[in-house]
This record gives sequence, C-alpha cells and structure tokens, in this order.
Amino acid sequence: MAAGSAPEARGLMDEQTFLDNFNNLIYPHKTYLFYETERMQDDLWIPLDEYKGFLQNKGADMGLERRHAEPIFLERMASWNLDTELRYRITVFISWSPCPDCADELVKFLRENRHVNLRIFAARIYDYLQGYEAGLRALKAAGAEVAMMTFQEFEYCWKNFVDHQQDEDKPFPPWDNLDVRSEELSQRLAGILQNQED
DNA sequence: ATTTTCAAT
Repeated sequence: MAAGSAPEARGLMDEQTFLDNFNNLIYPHKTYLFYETERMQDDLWIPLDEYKGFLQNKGADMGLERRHAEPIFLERMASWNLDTELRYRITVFISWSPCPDCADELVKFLRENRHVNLRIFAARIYDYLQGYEAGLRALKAAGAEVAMMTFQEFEYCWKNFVDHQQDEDKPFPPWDNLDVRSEELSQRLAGILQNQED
C-alpha cells in the first residue's frame, strides 16, 4: 500500500485512541482489536501486510446491531479465504479480553480452521460476564495462546499499528503503573488458566 | 484487595 495513503487505509490508529483504549488501568465502554497475519514459509513466519489492521466493536448507536469486536474480526477473517493447505499465525491485540460467547466463537473457528494458529494479547481482563474464566480456558484448550499485553506488546502496537504522522520514531509513552498493572493481570490470568474447574 | 467492564443515562 502506498506510504502516502490515509492512515486509516494503512490500518493505523491515531495516537489518542490507542492511549485512551489500551490503557490497562481504566475501563472504557468499547473495544478495539488489532490483528496481523503471518504465513509459514521455509520454517519462517512471513508477514502478510494485506491482512493487518484494526477494528472496533459496533454499538447500538445509529440503530446498528450491537456486536463485539471478535465476531466482526471472524467475519473479516472468513472473507480472506486463507489457503487451507498453508499454515498461518494470526496475532490479535485486543483492549478487552473475549467474553464467554466470543471465546466460544473463537474456539469454534479454531476447531474448523486447523491451519490457523491464534495468539491473543489482551490489555485488560473482561470479567463482567459470568463464565469469563471458562471462556479463556476454552480458548487455551483449543490451542490459542492467551496472554496479557505487557510493555512489550503495548510498545509493539504503538510502533506497528499507530499513526505518528510526521514523527515516525516517536517513542511509546507508557502510562503510570503500566508494568505493575500488567503484572497483576498476568498473575490473575495465570490463575484462571491453571484452574481446572469449569 | 481495589473494578468504571464491547453503555446508557
């Protein structure tokens, strides 16, 4: 894609939207999801830039049907018609971890698409709905990697999915207590994933 | 240990 095209067309998010929605200390009422795709070739993962970008959940505003970010992503992925003879790795960075229903949908996708590996990094744990722990465990059991975003992932997204306009080398500005919160959430997630009861 | 949770008021 041309370097001069609009940020949105290149799959880039503006800086403030990123900082406002991926901050792991606050509780926004919306979800953003970055995704990128790689294909296995000669034992190496080759990035496929045409399958890289981001999306947001759809709200009840404008009379639209409410949809979580994950079904929108699954629909977008289905439209790619990835070659079942090849091996793909899709990495998702999502501001809220999948709810139980979305986890189930992702699990179903993984069962039906064995040629796709899925890695999910979440900024925060969405624990509002009953059964969220079982949903996360089901994702892991289906072969997905599930982890919390740490400084490394926040910085990665900043560099790879955020539009910095003139200042391409603008460093990621971490918020206070990013690391402390990330560590807390990682410990919580580890406990959830290790727990056997469903 | 903590909570504001893919809104609605």
